[in-house]
Amino acid sequence: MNQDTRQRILEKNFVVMHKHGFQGTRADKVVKELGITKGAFYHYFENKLTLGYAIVEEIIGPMYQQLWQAVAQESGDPLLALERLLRSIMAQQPMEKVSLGCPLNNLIQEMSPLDEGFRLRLQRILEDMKHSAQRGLERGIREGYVREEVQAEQVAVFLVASTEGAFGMAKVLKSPVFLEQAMEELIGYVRGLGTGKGN
Amino acid sequence: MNQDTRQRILEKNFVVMHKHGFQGTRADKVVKELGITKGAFYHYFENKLTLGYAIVEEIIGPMYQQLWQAVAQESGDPLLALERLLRSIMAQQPMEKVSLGCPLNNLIQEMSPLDEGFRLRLQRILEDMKHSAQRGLERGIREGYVREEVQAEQVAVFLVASTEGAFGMAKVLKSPVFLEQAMEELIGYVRGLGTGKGN
Amino acid sequence: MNQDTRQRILEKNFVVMHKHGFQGTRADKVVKELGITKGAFYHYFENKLTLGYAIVEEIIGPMYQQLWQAVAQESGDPLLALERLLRSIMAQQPMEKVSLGCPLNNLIQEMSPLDEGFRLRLQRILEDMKHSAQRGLERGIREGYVREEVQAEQVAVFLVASTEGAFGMAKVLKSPVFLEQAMEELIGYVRGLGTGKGN
Amino acid sequence: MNQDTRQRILEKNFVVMHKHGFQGTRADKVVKELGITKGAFYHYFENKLTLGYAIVEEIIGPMYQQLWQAVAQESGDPLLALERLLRSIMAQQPMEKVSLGCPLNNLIQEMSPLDEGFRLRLQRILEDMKHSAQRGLERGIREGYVREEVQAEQVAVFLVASTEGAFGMAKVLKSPVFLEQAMEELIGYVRGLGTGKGN
DNA sequence: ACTGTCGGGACGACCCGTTAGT
DNA sequence: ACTAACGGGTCGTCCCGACAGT
Repeated sequence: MNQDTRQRILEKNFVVMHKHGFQGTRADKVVKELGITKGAFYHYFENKLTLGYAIVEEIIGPMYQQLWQAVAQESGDPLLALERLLRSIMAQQPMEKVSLGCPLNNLIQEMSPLDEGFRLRLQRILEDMKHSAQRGLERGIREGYVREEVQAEQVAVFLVASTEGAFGMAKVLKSPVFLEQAMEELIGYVRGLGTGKGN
Repeated sequence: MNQDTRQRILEKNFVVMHKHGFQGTRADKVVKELGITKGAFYHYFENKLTLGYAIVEEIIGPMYQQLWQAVAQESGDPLLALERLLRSIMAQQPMEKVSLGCPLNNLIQEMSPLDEGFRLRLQRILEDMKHSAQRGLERGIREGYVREEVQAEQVAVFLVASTEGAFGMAKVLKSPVFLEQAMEELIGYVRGLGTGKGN
Repeated sequence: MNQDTRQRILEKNFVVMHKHGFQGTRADKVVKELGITKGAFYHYFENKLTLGYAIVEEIIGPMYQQLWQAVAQESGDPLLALERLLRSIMAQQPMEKVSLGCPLNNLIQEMSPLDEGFRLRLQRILEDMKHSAQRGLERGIREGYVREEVQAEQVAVFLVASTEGAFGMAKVLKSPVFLEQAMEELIGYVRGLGTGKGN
Repeated sequence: MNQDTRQRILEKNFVVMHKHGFQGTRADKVVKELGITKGAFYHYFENKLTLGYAIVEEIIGPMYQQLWQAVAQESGDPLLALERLLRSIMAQQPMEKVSLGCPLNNLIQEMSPLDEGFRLRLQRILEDMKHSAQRGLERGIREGYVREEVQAEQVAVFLVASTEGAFGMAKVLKSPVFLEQAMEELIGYVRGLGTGKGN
């Protein structure tokens, strides 16, 4: 197994899938652009579906899990960590990335009704994100950073949903302004969850 | 123009597109299932793209514009109207519809980076929705239903984004629970915008 | 019978066929460009083939018969008439016409192996042309303009063939130079047939 | 590259194209008759156009270049070589080939106004033919076989054009008689170019 | 007699994920 | 890890007919 070739296949397909979706990705073309042959491709991946699963597990999953883990950090105000997360999402986006949308969201919309294998893998990622947020909030409540009446799970769900929603909307407007407005309002909402101790 | 045949093509394709996306919709198959021929299809639509545009303009657009217009109603508490809207979205969903996601959101994620014609048409719908929400909120502020410091446009953006986001997330979980949690939290947020006059 | 509509269909199709050939002519498109409907078209012509036959008989045939008839004129030197004919063919050609070739030749090459109806009609035209040349030459011999050993029929065949050949070649070169060279040589050959009486 | 399969595709398509023209050739049908599949076809040729170019370059071109090269031979009377060429063209034709016409001429009439790629490739072949004739004639003049006042280039053009023209006419008459008459007259003309040394 | 609307359906080129054999 | 081949789609084309209105 030449891990390098495999990795190149994975990454190139991820980029193309980000724009064209899974079904819109033409394995043939990507193979040609990579300068390899179909034989090589099918040496590393059973079929197109397997490749799709690998992209979700090896590229997209780690990407998001790492981001949201910061919220479940061991100490300090989790709401501040959350705000940092939201701001980093908001800030780092050049226009062209915004217009392609969030890779995770894209795949969810496209593939979850069509293929259980995709749906299950994408679901796990989302639940990990939710879980990170939830654990952070729960600790925040215990340590007095977050108001007691906050329902950690429900809020976690809402946070993830709203973030993805903001992304999706920004995509169609091809402008970060929409994204920033939605995120700013979300940050305001997050602050409203706090007791004030964190400041 | 036999509007009936045209309408049947439109509606059937809308249903299929809802599940398979625009690219995933096989015009041939749909034509067969309708019991018509390609001759008939291409009599009414230049090509697949034109059909797609027509679905956005004639089916999806009106659907959402009508829903959100209720928020821009002439009198009464707009926050209550908003809550009614959110609850109706939340309530009416049988499981299978949830797992297909919101048709508008689906198309945005799939097509806006690929085709300007789609993007522009989808953008208009979203902006109409935002506009309805914004007008409702502005009247709410004038009439004392909504707190003065609320930034109507930013909140409108946030509402639309969060709603779509909740939908998208529910889709991957194939369960309305997630949707309900996110919506419940959103409703809580909406209530927080009020002065209390509406109750 | 509105002869005007029929004539417009005929002429427009002739122009398109000149460039795209009979098979390459898309009846649908021409109909659209004429601003009429298929109903009108099929009122005047049974089908595409019938239209093709009509174009040959009513447009192409008369065009060439008229040209070559001059050679079979009643009096004077037929070789001079021939030279005038060749020069007129050579002179009147703007570049774009040259590159489309001779409508008669085009149809012969395309359709005669494929359809007997076409072949027979095109054959008649060619034989008329040959006949005109032959009659002119025969009279020329009788009246002392043309050398006695000239085989009128054989020369007539050769004249028609060479003219069409020169056209065909000029077409691929997209330049009248080739056409002029071949025609000039042909004119030289024609002069060589004379006794000198005509000058 | 399995040259055998590729070659079979090339040759079969050449035969079909000879009768039906390029546009009239149905790639699918030919593929079926060859007992291969569409996949195989598109493995060897990007698309139909590329196949057409390959047929011109690899089959038609060599065919004619070889024939006319004999005229540009190193020694002896070029007019005799020419006569041999014309007689061989005339003689070898069974009726069915005559009625299909000359493959080169057919393609010129059909494709040169429609596609530059075709036109350029066909032009090169014609110019090669002309060049061979011209070189032969020029040597003939130098060595005293051909009369000095003969304009080699103009005559070369005329020869090629007349040959192709004779072919085209024979095609529509579906009889070699026409071809033979025209060729016989052309041979007479060629003899008239000589000084008499060659005999 | 003439024209427009609606529709039929076979066919066209080309694509694409996949496999067999080496 | 690569070449050759597979074969069922995929969107779109194209010639043509049925029939109603004027």
